[in-house]
Amino acid sequence: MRIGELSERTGTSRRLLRYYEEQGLLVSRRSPNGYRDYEEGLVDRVVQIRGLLDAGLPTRIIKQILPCLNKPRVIHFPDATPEMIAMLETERDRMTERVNFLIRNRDAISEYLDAVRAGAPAEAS
DNA sequence: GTTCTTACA
DNA sequence: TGTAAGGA
Repeated sequence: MRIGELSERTGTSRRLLRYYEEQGLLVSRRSPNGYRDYEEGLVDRVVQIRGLLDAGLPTRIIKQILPCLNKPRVIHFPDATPEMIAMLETERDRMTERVNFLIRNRDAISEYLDAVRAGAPAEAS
């Protein structure tokens, strides 16, 4: 598929898809006309990349861990270097912090909402 | 009309 | 990241 379709199916702008490729996160072949040609499987890969990016991981880190996260999971533990393990641990901890941060804010909003509803049961119509 | 690269905001 | 330019 061409970049337009991948863009629509992943909700990612063409600009970003080209950028991810530039950063080595994506691969693509070229059609005779020079257009990028993507594999079907790239849809999931792009979604995962977005997920990791949204989790706060920098593209340079994603580039390193994507290979060991994508490939057949279970049979892929031999390529774990000490550096990789350490890096993954710190990233995981950052994610944990972020999760807790989100939970705190979500709860704060919930409390506010509850208070508002209790104080003004019939506001808008 | 779609995509490509480069470059600036 | 978006958008513009200049081509194919």
